[in-house]
Amino acid sequence: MLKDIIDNSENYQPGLSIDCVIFGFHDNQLKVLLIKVERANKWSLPGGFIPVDQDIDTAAITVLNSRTGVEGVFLRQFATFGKVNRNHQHFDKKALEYFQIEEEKAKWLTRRFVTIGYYALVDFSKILPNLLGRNEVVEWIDHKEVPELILDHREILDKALDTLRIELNLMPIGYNLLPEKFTIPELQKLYETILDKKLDRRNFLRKITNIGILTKLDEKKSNVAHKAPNLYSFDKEKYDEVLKNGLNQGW
Amino acid sequence: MLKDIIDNSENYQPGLSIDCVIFGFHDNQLKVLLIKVERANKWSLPGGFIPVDQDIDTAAITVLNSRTGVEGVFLRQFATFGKVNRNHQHFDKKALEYFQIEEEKAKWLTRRFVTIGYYALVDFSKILPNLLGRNEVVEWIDHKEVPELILDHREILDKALDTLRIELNLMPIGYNLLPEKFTIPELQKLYETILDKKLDRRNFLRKITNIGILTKLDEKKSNVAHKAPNLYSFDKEKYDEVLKNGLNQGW
DNA sequence: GATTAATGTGTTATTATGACGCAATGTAAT
DNA sequence: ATTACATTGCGTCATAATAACACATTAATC
Repeated sequence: MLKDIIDNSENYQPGLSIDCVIFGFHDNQLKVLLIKVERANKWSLPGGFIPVDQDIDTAAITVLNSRTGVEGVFLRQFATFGKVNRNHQHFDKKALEYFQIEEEKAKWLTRRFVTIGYYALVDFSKILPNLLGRNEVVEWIDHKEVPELILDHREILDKALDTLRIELNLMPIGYNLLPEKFTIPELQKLYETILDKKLDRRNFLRKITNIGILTKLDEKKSNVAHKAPNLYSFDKEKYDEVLKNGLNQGW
Repeated sequence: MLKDIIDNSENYQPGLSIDCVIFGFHDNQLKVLLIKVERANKWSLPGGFIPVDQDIDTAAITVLNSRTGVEGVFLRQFATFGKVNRNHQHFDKKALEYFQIEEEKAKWLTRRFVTIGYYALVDFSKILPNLLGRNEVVEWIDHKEVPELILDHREILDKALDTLRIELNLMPIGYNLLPEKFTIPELQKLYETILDKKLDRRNFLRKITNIGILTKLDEKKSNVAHKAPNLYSFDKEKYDEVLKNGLNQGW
């Protein structure tokens, strides 16, 4: 894998990579898709290199698809990271031996890499990270329990979440994170989880319905304790319209 | 200049550049600092390359300083641009001859360059773009009259302005764009110019003063037609506090 | 000194927000 | 079957923010 890239390094943008923060929502938790890096005993954001014949956005989609298998999801560039020492000694002698990379070609890898951060919102239920046939451990991890990450991936993850929190005020969220049919309490939990903040049930309902992107279905959620909540779906047309025009006008 | 960089290309991050959208405010107009590219008869955003021993943020500051001479201004990364063909044929044979760059070394230049966009807000009155001793034409141009730009610089400029418009709702603006003492109508014109939208005088005053970042001075603007408006300054301490915490909470 | 074109201050109606109350519903315990 | 209970659905009220507008004040100009 990595060796293939190194051996064809002229086909890839040098010193530049992509890292994706892939968010999902499950069990009322905000999950992040992470990859176990065995040799370092740490975890990593799914990332990749940029073929010289691909737009960076396209390369980001490729990374996302190769890890999640889903297409057409919400994917947005949020920041680029380029501290001088960000990948200093990341590929040390041990690692190069592990990947069977010759010393001469290793130079391509060991230089400072600038990485472009993208975050994605995906439907947890449609993704089976462990069934991708790759020889690696990919897992959904609760964002509150993210273990130590390699390099500056923690910083990248934090920045992605910060961006998501800000964008929550500028656009609707949920279409990409929830199944087709969902309940208002579920949507509220999603907002509360992202914002890490309790919201008032009744005020939330009013505010979210006033946006005009929800369709109330003639159907209730089954197999639930206590009163069965109504099911809703997004009105994709209106949703996209609001996505385009934004929510808060401010000034 | 360029030749120096090419001759020492190993000291620069390959295929990666920085472009700065430098905003100023003068005569009730939002100005952008642009550079005339004689050989192409087009204009360009001030940009530069990234030394391998500099953080990208540091490199951006360097670009900004070298063009404006000012330090400590507002500078923020807003997006990274990397379409495959974005600099296709930008350095053609003619250009390479012009810069006296050998064909062999030109390869470093002619590959696809990904560029990291930064925007800056600077005090127009403190900057004298033409007195920097460089052998190039640098000019403040009204953003509404920006001529044809090289490459995708138009796209970069537009994205910068979009970002600025959005951030106007999230943070206070003005400290970096206005002189130390200013009037409320001036500040309002700044907002109106950035947003390209008329605002109500009285509502603007109320809203802007409620933020609590302004200090009303015991001084009026002199030499003006009609009633002399009061002068204000920013309360830097409170300004920075609001900058950090943000304006609109939204949810 | 009147005119003029701005600025400074205030009012009102409307809308949005935050903090609650209470009835309705479906599951689980008695 | 009846009751308890947790959760949903719908509504109220006080307060704050916003939009639209009226009028007095000021300083240069005629």
